[in-house]
Amino acid sequence: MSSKSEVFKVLLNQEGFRLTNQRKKILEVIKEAPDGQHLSAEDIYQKLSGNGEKIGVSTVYRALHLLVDLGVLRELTLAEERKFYELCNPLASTHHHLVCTQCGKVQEFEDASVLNLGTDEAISRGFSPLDCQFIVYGICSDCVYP
Amino acid sequence: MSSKSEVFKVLLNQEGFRLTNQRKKILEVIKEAPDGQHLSAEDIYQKLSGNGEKIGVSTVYRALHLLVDLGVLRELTLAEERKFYELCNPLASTHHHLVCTQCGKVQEFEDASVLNLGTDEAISRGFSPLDCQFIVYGICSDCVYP
DNA sequence: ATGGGTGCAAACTGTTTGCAATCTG
DNA sequence: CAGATTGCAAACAGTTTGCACCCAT
Repeated sequence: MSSKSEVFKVLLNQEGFRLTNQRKKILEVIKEAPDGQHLSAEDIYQKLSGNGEKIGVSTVYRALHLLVDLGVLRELTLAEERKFYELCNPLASTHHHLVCTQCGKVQEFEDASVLNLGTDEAISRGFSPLDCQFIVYGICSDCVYP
Repeated sequence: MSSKSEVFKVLLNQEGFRLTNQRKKILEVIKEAPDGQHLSAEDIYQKLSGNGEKIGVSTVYRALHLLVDLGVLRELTLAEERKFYELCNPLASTHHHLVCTQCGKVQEFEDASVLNLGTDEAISRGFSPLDCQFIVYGICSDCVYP
């Protein structure tokens, strides 16, 4: 067992949860995803079961929720009908998304000031800030001229 | 017929669409909504049919899509399962949303710099900017102490 | 009159849930 | 071994679609 999944195990056990094979696989798939690629529950399920793993959709959904609660994943609502998930990089969690409304392409960009702004706004209104999502919609260069 | 719905009629007709009673009613409901309140398709349907109007859900959905396409409405994805709609105020479209993840309460706040930032970012990457949504999630003061 | 628009019900998509069987700590 | 976790299938919620009828233009 790798040290990474050892860390994960401890994290789960602390809260009374268990490290199962399915949860390990799900996290692996997400970690293996190329940078800036966002996966949906369905994507993860397809990737795993297409790979011969025996897993059910409900397990994927349940695991994703758990991982979000534990602060391991961030749930993204990129205006589409489904939700996407990405690793919650504790350092670089300052990035935002630029989405093409035509082809669905997503680009990430960094900006700390937006984050600070949101956090301040939340605090000044008595909210305990949790997450900021800044999503810019537009039409990408490939789609402008149809 | 009021001058407002006259304007709406012309807008529709220009594109080959028609001003129907249902479309008029739907727009009325949205305009009547107190400032800062966001309506879902279901909300609008309930409000109208509860008011004795003969209308179907599908008509509401179709009208909302049309209004978004025409630039009359803005579609909001406030992290919930459904979408919300608000009037696309050409001037004050610079406001953003602070959402309580516990009770769902939504507060709006203004900030032009965020909008500029998103627009610039889009342009610098060859995107034609359409809309920016800055959503801050947190827990409101009423919910912090459960 | 003609083609866009409507209501209805059925279909669809993404997600959740109940439950018996299974596996982890 | 107890209790957490799983897979399955059935249930859900929100939204879309096909179609015959209806009504703005």
